[in-house]
Amino acid sequence: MITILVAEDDPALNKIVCARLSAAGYETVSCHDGVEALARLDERKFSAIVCDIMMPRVDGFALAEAVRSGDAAIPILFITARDDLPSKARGFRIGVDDYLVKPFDLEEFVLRVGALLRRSGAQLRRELTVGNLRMDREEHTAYVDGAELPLTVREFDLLFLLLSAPKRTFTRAQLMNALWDFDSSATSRTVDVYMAKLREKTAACNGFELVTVHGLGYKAVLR
Amino acid sequence: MITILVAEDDPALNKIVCARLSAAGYETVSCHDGVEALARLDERKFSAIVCDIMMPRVDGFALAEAVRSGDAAIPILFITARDDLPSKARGFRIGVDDYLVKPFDLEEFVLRVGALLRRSGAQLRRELTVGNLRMDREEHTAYVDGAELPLTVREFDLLFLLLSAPKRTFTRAQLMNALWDFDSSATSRTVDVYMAKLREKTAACNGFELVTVHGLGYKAVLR
DNA sequence: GCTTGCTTTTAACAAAATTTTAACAAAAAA
DNA sequence: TTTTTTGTTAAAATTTTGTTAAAAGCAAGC
Repeated sequence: MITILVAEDDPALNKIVCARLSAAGYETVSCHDGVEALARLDERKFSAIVCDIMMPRVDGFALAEAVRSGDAAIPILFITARDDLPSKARGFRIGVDDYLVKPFDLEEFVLRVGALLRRSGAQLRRELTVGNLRMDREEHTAYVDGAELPLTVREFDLLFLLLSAPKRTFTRAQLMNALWDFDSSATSRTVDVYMAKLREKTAACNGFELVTVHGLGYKAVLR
Repeated sequence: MITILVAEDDPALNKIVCARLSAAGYETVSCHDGVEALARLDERKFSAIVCDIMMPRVDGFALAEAVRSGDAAIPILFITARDDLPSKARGFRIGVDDYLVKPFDLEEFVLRVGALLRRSGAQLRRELTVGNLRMDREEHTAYVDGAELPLTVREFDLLFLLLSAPKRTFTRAQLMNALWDFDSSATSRTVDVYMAKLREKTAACNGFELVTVHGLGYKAVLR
């Protein structure tokens, strides 16, 4: 699940931006000033930050600086008013990854966010190897010790997601959110059935284990 | 936006306090007695409460007690006259987070409010380290000296809550309020059982101790 | 359209794990 | 000492998960 922190003090723009990002399949967390943004960043991990430069309390620059002093990797996209362009240089020096000048085209915005995510690798990788298991998302096939392991689409996606963030616990809701259609009415118990299948099929894998976190969900742990 | 409820019956002091907090970038809501304060608290959420002990109608203690029986998390800073100091012990027992004796320095006051807010924000931290114990809310796992400490969901949440506000005493009611379902009918003795389990499981931890506050509840103290 | 062969989902029951209760012992307060 | 509160334990109750098989969907080919 890709989550983007949106820090923008204009309520209308904030809403529009979040709505468009949601429509593009990202989870969004919205906040309205820099202090709030820092608090959210402390709570959880984000795949990217979209933030306005001119915000109350802690402005975009200070936010970017604070972020960069901690986690250097997370991509930041600045939104700025046209007459604030001189600050562009400053932004890039701090380590801002991209700029967008208000007013901007929403489609261009989504494309830029996508590009940022792709660059940062937050997007799911194309290929993944864990122990004697290799998964290729392009081909949508998995190999154990070189031999193809037949997996259905659901099974493949589920396993890939779990293995792309080992040790991290996914709730059933998160998994379904990520892999099932938005309006899918499937019970979350469906996930359990897939876990059973995956455990059976990956019995010969030596690099990981699919672990139940009772009361929460599942995770893959390396060994 | 951070909003602070100021309950102080002296109009002059009330005004000064609110003005200084506004200057520091906080939004303030001012009221002049405990009943009014309770009404405001019912209307919306506040990030913190600053209140005088001696107020008409409902005094600071009663206010704090009312607040704590509901939301355990919101930080409270008491303002008190010097000759009212004996009540200090009582205040801390209820769960007041900080004290300031009149007359006080406005700058010290702002600093203390800031510290309170930081501390309370820390309750939602993603990660927490105390001595050789590390807790990761994302992974929902705890580690002692690097090795995973198996905890159930309840145990984890309980320990995390206690450790996120060390030294602060939580009543059983507060703990259940924070961690159990709204309509859970479980006895508050349930908490005791969990404390026993946690003490057993965290025996190898060196950074804190789970202490019983006889007649009130439990707290975690650092050492 | 109808089969066929596959995948996905549901439902049901069994198994496992957690949560809660209850009872009594120990400790603290009155 | 008496009363109240807390510690501890084990069993009961509840919740969650594993597993299986059957039902429902779906797409390719007849």
